[in-house]
Amino acid sequence: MMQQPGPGGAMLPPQQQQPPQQYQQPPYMMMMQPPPMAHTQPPPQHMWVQHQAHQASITPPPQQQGQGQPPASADEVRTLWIGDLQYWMDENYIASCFAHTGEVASVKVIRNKQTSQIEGYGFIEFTSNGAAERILQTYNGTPMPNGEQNFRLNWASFSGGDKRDDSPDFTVFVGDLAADVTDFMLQETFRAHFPSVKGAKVVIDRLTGRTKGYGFVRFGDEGEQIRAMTDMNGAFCSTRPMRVGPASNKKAVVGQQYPKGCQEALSSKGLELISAELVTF
DNA sequence: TTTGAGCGA
Repeated sequence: MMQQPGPGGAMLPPQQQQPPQQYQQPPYMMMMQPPPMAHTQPPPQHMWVQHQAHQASITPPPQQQGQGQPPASADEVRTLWIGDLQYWMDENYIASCFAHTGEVASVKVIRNKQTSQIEGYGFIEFTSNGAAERILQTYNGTPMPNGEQNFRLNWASFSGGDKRDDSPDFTVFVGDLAADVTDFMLQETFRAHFPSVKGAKVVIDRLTGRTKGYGFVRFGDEGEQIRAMTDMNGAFCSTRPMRVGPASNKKAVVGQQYPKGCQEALSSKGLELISAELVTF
C-alpha cells in the first residue's frame, strides 16, 4: 500500500549525513560570498581569469604535452561536466570546492557571450582520470558548500562515460515534493518498491538553488513505471504525499545527436566505459 | 512555483 514515513522510518537518506568532511573547512569562505543579487549585470570581467595563472600553464598543446605536466595517458578522460550552477558560482568557487584534493587542473564556467552571465554549467579538468572519477563518485549528489543544492556532476560530453543508455527510460512525474527532498531520497523512496528504478531527479531552480517541488523518476521496466503511477501516488516522501503521474517526454528519447566525427570514436573505445553504470541519471 | 538540465575556444 502506501508508504508512510512513520515509525521505523525505512527511508533515510544516508547521503545527507555523509558529507565527506573534507570540504567543510577549506578557506573558500573568504571568496564565496554571493553578490547581493546582481540582477543581470555582468560582474567585472577580470575576476575569473586569474585563478588559472597559478595553475602552471593550463593550455596543453594538443600534440606536445609531455613537458611539465604528468602526461595522463594522453587520451585519458579527466574532465567533468558540472551543472546546476548559480549565477555566482564562478571558477573560483568551484575550484575552491575541490581545492583540497589538489587534483584540479583547471575550471571553466561557461558564460553567455553577450551578458557574461553564467550559463549554469562548466567544466572541471582534473589531473587524471582517476581523480576525476573519484570526485564524481564522491561528490555527485552531495550538498554543495553553500548548503542549498547538490553537486551535479558528470563526465564531460561524449568523452566516454556520459549517459547513452540504449534502453528506453520510463519516467514518471512526481509533484508536491517537500522542500527537503533530494534526488537520492526520491530515488530510494521509489526503489524500495520498484527495483528497476534507475534514478531520480528533483528539479532545481537555478536562480534560487531550491527545489521547484517536482521531479522525475526513471524506471527500467515499463510495468513498474505504470504501477508506480498508481501505487506511489499519495505516498509520502519526507513530509508530504507525492503526486505521481505520467511524465511528458522532454525530448525525443532516441536519436541523440553527436558531433560529427565522434561516432567512430564512440563505437571503438567508448563501449566498455558505458557499461559501467556511473550515470546517476 | 508542479513536466528537467545538459557540453566549452
